[in-house]
Amino acid sequence: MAEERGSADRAPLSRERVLRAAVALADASGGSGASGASGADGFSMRRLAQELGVVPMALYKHVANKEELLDGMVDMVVGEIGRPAPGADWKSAVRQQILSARSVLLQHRWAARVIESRTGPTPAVLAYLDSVIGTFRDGGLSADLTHHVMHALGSRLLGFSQELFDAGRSTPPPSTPGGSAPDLAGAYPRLAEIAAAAAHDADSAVGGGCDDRFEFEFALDLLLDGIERLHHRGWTSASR
Amino acid sequence: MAEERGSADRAPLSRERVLRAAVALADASGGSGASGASGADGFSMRRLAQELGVVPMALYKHVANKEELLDGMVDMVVGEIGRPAPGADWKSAVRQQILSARSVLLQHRWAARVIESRTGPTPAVLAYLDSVIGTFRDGGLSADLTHHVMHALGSRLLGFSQELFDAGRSTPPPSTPGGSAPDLAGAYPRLAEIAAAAAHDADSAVGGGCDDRFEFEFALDLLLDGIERLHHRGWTSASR
DNA sequence: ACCTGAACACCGTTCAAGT
DNA sequence: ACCTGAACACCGTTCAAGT
Repeated sequence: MAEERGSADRAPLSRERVLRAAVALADASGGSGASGASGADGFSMRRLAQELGVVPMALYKHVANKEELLDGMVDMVVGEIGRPAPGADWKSAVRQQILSARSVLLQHRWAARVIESRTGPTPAVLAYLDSVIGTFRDGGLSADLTHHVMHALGSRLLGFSQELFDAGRSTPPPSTPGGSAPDLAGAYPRLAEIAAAAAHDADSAVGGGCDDRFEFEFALDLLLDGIERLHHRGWTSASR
Repeated sequence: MAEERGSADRAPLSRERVLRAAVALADASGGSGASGASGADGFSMRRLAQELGVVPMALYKHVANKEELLDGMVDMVVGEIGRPAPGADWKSAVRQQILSARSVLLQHRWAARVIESRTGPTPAVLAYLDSVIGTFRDGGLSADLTHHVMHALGSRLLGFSQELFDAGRSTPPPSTPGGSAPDLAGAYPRLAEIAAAAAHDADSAVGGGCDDRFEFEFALDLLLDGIERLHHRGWTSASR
């Protein structure tokens, strides 16, 4: 919400200004931010130019093409992720840094999808990964273990992430033309049971669903605890 | 590569045929499959119609719009994921099912991104999740623990998944206009060290990089072991 | 009644024409 | 030399006109 609709500012349209406006526009456009599957996205070169009170072509003075614009937006967002305090032990330092990344990516909900759509990592992403790796290494983990651990932190184990749940809470699932109305409890009894259990102990969560922050920390700590144990046992990939 | 360019087949264009051709086209179009950020994607309504030897509008007889087409494609792909053998213990049954999901999504590399772009889960996705949940529940895990465990399996802990690494192997990272040439080892020393360690013990991997299958199983087992331990200890979310 | 070509409102990007 | 409007090759989708 920084400089939302300041259409005709007098400033001479630097690359900085273009990127900052692009991030603001993507934040404002509720959707996926940059050509996700939905057409009602709202983010485009032409739209961005309009927001800046400028002819579309003018953007190409500061950015080679849309790909480079997206790279710049990613770098700007990922650059917001904080570095860990130097004093802490590796476990809480990693924890702190990953939670910082989470909160930044929650503020720019288009960002995770755009990052994954890039053909290669941008400098800020490399710096972030380098920083997390450094925290593990400084904590005494071997390069070998650190390597596998980084993959573990970056894996989508189910094959995709579970944001569908959150979306599914508001939007009912589409029904196949043959199938009848959704009676979810009947079709997916196990899933319904879980959903009910989640809604039951929803004291902590303000909204209807479950406490996403708790779920995230649960997963993170599960992995960090496992990593700590492997580290103490002197795990090596030779033991595979 | 099923019915790649059979342009003018005589069959009368059922919904089945449209979806099957759509999946084949997305598989063939190397990119992200459905309007990822790159414009060189190759997948579009018009392109699909052309592949079927049909005017674009004809598709709308069998599919309401592109969103519904994508939902159908997701359902078709996710439907390929195998169910676990009923005899096994919960740990290896989950392992088997998740590895099956991984191999299916590797065959249709556009699918994970498209699934995450949907506004809500499709029936096949719900069935898959229901099945995994059922495996945990049949293994004796509480609904409470199962719920959190499902979130853990669906989390992107780093904030995004690490496919950037794989892409980065082929494509060099973009350089900011101010910065000089990439000397990666100097800019990101920790990352370079890890990459070197990965390349060093690359006996098992056929290509240059690291064994992605091993990395995946490492992460999966790390989580499954942690889950098993929590289960044996009778973990409850009340203990948070 | 059915099908479809032209059309609409977009998109990223190019390029020649205007100053 | 610089800037930009028109244009190009797309896109998803609508709709009226043709059979």
